[in-house]
Amino acid sequence: MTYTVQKLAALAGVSKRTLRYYDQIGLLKPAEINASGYRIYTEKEVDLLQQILFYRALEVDLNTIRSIVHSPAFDRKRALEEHRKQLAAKQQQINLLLGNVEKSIQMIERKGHMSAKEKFAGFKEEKLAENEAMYGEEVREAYGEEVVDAANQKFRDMTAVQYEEMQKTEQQLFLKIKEAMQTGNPAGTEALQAAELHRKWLAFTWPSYSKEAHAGLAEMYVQDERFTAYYENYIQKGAAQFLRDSIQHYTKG
Amino acid sequence: MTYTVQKLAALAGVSKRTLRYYDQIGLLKPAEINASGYRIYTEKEVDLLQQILFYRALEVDLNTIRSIVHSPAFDRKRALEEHRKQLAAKQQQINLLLGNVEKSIQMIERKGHMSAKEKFAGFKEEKLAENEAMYGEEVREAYGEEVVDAANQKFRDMTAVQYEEMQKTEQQLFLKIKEAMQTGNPAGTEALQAAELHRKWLAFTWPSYSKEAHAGLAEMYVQDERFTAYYENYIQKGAAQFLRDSIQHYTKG
DNA sequence: AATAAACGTTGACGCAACGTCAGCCGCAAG
DNA sequence: CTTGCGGCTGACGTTGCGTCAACGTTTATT
Repeated sequence: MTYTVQKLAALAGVSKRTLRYYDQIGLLKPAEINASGYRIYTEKEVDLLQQILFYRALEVDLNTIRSIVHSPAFDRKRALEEHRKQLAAKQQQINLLLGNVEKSIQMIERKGHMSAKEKFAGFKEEKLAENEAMYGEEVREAYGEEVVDAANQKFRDMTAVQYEEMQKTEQQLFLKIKEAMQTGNPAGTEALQAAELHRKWLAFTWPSYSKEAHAGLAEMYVQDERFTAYYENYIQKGAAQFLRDSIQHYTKG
Repeated sequence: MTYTVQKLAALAGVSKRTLRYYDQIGLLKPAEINASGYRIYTEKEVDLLQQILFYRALEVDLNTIRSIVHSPAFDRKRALEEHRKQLAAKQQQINLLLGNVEKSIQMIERKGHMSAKEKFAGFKEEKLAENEAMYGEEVREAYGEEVVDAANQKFRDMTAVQYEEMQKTEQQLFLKIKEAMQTGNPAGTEALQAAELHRKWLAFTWPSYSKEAHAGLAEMYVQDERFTAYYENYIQKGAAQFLRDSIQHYTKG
């Protein structure tokens, strides 16, 4: 059984253009080019195309697909078993996205008839959803599921008053860091007060405190430029660095 | 507090180019362009960028994001519902692909043959419309938002391995039912194996097993046309009926 | 045998969502 | 005064195709 572009395209549910492109980049070459220059495909190419499409469905880029399916070590059955695993994972991932989309929709629906209390709860949920969608995987990887869930729960349980307290504490922290930076000494009284304020601020969302975790977070402030930028913006250049040093002295003292 | 491109980029974890692009396409315009032509952003734009990035994390395209963040709540809701639909469609498609994978593996193991058409099941769009009944908006209306969300939550809480196992079991169940239907005997070995697989599949979501509940669910498969449609869609006509009969023999034997 | 429809072919340009140059301007520090 | 940093605007590159246009082949119909 042989196929022309049209036939194969219809069979596999891809466009003719796609087949031409795959030929062009050497991903799927026809078995033969006939006298009139037509591309002729056979069963072998059909099987290969199937594999290619599986990888494509998993969002593997064509370059990588090429090196996989043309590798001499390529084993169809093993590949299929891997597909099963990856597809299941993908489905779960989409399910997660769906959950967040769903939450957003519900927020919109409910906002109209919410009391102030409910609106605050909604506000918190929004913040959590934002966080989860953007940093969820990263943070869960670093701190573990339970810690993150506990922290989120603590955030949920906050009252509006507590939330304001937290905001105020952060402002105080910023001012204190600025003050401390004027002394230039990350081990001085001012600096240690800043570290203390930072600890207090943390306590609003962290379920428990440990010096190690505190120092670890401080380290991240200089490692991750998003945090660095955050502090430098609200305070001044070198703020993240200074805070890190202060916290190190604080946790070691 | 104001931000230049660099600052905002670092803060939000995106590139300067991205901000420039978002300005260009009118997705996120700076609050002001100062005398030297610099882009100046304020807190308002920071918030907006957060929102944009949230939707981007949900794989919404920038054009849609623009209409979401710059529109009233009503349009926002519609856009999100549309996105939800797309994600749901993607999920169904992956379901079909999982069926394809399972069948391909079985065919290799049993040295059977698949038609060229079967090899591309799930890659073509054809069948998706019929699945509306099980995954589309309709089912949300029929069972209510809460029930559907709760069901999805259950899958979300499963580990990737559990989920993969469940998918695998379901696909094997489909294949076994098809096989059993060829014998025509809902009390035969094949049919009982199918019922057994169905029990195994159930175990992933049911906390405990009882013959009565199993038989009850089987009965529902023929009573509720949505379930009937689901099985007939993935297997063939009469599948729900046949499975019901098989389970009845299984639970009574 | 002529002709039209339905195929096939090769360029070539367009698209999203940026990355990555090049070339230029403004401004604070050494 | 020049060095370095940050800002700016083009403009071209990338991936995986969609969508013409212009032209050759095969097949069906007149």
